[in-house]
Amino acid sequence: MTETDFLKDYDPGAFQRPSVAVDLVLLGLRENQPTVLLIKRDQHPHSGRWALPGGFVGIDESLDGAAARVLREKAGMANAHLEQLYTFGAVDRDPRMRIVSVAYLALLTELAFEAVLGAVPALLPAAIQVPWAGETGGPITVLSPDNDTLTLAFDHADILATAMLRLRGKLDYSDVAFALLPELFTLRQLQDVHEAILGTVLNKPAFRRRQLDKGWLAATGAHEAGAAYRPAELYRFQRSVTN
Amino acid sequence: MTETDFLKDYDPGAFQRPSVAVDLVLLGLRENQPTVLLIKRDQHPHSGRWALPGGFVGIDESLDGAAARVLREKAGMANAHLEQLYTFGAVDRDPRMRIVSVAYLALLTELAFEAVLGAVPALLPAAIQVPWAGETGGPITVLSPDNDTLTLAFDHADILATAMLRLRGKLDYSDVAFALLPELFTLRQLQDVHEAILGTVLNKPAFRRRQLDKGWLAATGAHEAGAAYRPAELYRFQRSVTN
DNA sequence: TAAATAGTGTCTTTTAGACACTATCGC
DNA sequence: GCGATAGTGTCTAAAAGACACTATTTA
Repeated sequence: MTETDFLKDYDPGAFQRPSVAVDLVLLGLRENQPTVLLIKRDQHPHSGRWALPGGFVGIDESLDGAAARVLREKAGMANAHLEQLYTFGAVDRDPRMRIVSVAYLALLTELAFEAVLGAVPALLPAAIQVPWAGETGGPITVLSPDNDTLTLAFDHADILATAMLRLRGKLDYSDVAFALLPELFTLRQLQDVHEAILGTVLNKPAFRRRQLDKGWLAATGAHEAGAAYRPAELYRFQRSVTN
Repeated sequence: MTETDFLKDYDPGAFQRPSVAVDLVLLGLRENQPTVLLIKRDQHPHSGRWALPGGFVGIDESLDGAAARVLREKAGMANAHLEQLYTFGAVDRDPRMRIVSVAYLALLTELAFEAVLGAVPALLPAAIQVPWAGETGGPITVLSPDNDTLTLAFDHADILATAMLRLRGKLDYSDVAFALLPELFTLRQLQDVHEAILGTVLNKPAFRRRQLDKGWLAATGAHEAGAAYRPAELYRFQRSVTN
């Protein structure tokens, strides 16, 4: 072990440290299209490009805490499904200085998404197109409301691609889908969420069977209102006790 | 936005930064038992406790680079399957100072594992017991070679539990199992790896069918030697081209 | 009653598990 | 031939897909 290594272990404070930031993938569905909220950079580097909202991690706050704070400050959201995604730490990912970014995935219901859009005009809803099937992974495309392809700042396209990959992977063994739905929802809405994220069409009877067999759904007995056809029953996400 | 927040965004250098470290879960199988390599702390805090090998991330190295360096410095390994696990950032996880730790999972073949053990006497091979079934998650138990239950330093027990959970989750859709096997291996050895990580017994014909159907295995035509019974065919991990 | 979607019954296909059987080696 | 493990054939069970059918609402 060299003396430098020893000192590094012994007194890390004597060495230059990277900055630590969190970046948020604020994701929702608009008309069954995965959509992310972006903010325009007005400074170098990548001035004019669209970026994920983010912020530095304070010395006295946890990573989860920093993500929740950024969610509050940049989107005005108090509550949302928030989970750590991956940590990006390439040396040159930010040309100004060394920044290690812990990426978080925030899932918003359609209602919450629209509320954020209305309250924070600086945020742009950009449609996400995932060209790969299944969990292959790879680059994705981001479209502005005017259908222009956007080039994201920094490595944010990688972060977003990681988010979509993760989401697809977790979809059927976790409860993430419910984070995109209101308290009460129909099975058709649940299937729409799955189809939107997977980018495929699913078999209706099979989908219902599997979802109901999981024991995560509680039928309310109530039905949706205002439809011009047979109203669907409303369900609630609730893990069965006897499991 | 408060002035403090503005400054935080504008000039993060003016604020105190967490240190960034990497911690490595060096995992291998010893007689089909998941085993992790630990190093004994000789300083406060948690002096005398066993910990995951780790080190600080230099200002000029990537996270992956830092993990590879620690692997080299602390275990003398040049190559191993290395993947980022999760980033741990609770404010009080290290009582000395604020450290954000990016955990990595390193998978070693049995041969590599024993080589490390021989070359670095400071490392202790601790058997991992996973008390939960499937991908439930939860705490795990770590046993010394003398069968004493070890209490790990810091939040390293959480890191290790995360590693086992991740490993189980990835096992059958990724190629991690092959990182624990030598270049050439039998189907029985592959099944042993799966069974060791999952903690269950698997059905032999079904396992073979699934593995062969994946198209990741290339039969070599060669067979294992020295067995006192019918020698098994040796396979190599190789993704088929026509996929 | 027409239109539209909710919800289901049932057949087929696929996949996984059970289990016994054959195959092949050293001794 | 015996013992031991490799490797397979085949039946059963479970899960997923296909597809048409019934059910229920508004207009």
